[in-house]
Amino acid sequence: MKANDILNIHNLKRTSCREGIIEIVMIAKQALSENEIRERLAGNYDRSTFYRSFKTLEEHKILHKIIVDNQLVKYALDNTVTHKVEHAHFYCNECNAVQCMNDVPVQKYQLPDGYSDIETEVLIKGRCANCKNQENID
Amino acid sequence: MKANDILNIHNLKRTSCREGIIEIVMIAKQALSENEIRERLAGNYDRSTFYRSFKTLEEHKILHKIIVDNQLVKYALDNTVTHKVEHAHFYCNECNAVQCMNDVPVQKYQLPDGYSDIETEVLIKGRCANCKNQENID
DNA sequence: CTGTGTGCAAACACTTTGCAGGTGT
DNA sequence: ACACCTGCAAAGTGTTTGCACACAG
Repeated sequence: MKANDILNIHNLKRTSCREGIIEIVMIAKQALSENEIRERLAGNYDRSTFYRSFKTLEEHKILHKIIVDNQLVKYALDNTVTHKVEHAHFYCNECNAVQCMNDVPVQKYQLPDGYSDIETEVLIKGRCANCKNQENID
Repeated sequence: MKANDILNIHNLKRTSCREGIIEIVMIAKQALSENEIRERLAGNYDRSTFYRSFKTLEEHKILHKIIVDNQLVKYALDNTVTHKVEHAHFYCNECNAVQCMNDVPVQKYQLPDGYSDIETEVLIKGRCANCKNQENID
């Protein structure tokens, strides 16, 4: 599935900015921040354009946002595109990488009477495999 | 345990601002935002003072921060004060309340090889018991 | 052609910081 | 007495918005 196809499916105009964002995020092995995406994108788009694009792509469930500690915001492809279930996110305290743990499904939590859950966000903080390897090399 | 005792234990100066914040948060049944705390506090403290106080109280694990969607920031008493285990947080989409689900412990997630977890944050979004009752009344 | 996306500049909200003066111990 | 806390003002950062123009369908 190409970026253009995704836009078509959602009846979104195929602009180079949207196309670029989706391509970058599809290639990436990690979730990326606005800055990281902008750096990797050839065209010099305005930041407001980026924010508007993210918003649109998020509303159409093409991307999802992962937020760490109220400051770090990263984006990744959404479940509806990757066909994966609701999954946990991982944040590495050492390299600041954010990853979707597609193999770590979010567990069902038993809530007190009267509470209903619609969505559950799980963010696991720790050290990623890559940083562990780095340590061994040193 | 009084606010003053908590400050003493942590060797923090007993200023009226810190004392007030702790008292408000102890009474509250929900997590409160900076604004909510400031409204309920008699003294008119500067916002920067608030932020510095929150930071101090957080560093001493007296309070903890709960963040929803990168915009809504609320504070609650920390585990070390309440002696509760790591718990899930609940956000009500209807009334925007944030609560510590002290009876909903965070589950252990099995991570891929090489990953180690230090801390896990769970935020469940849905409708709280209070809002469900409101609906029945109408 | 028409509606929507974009760039620019300005506004906004939250948070942090430097400094001078006040307060707790 | 001294360290640390506070208030004030300013700066920093991420994000949003109004407007005129450009572009996709």
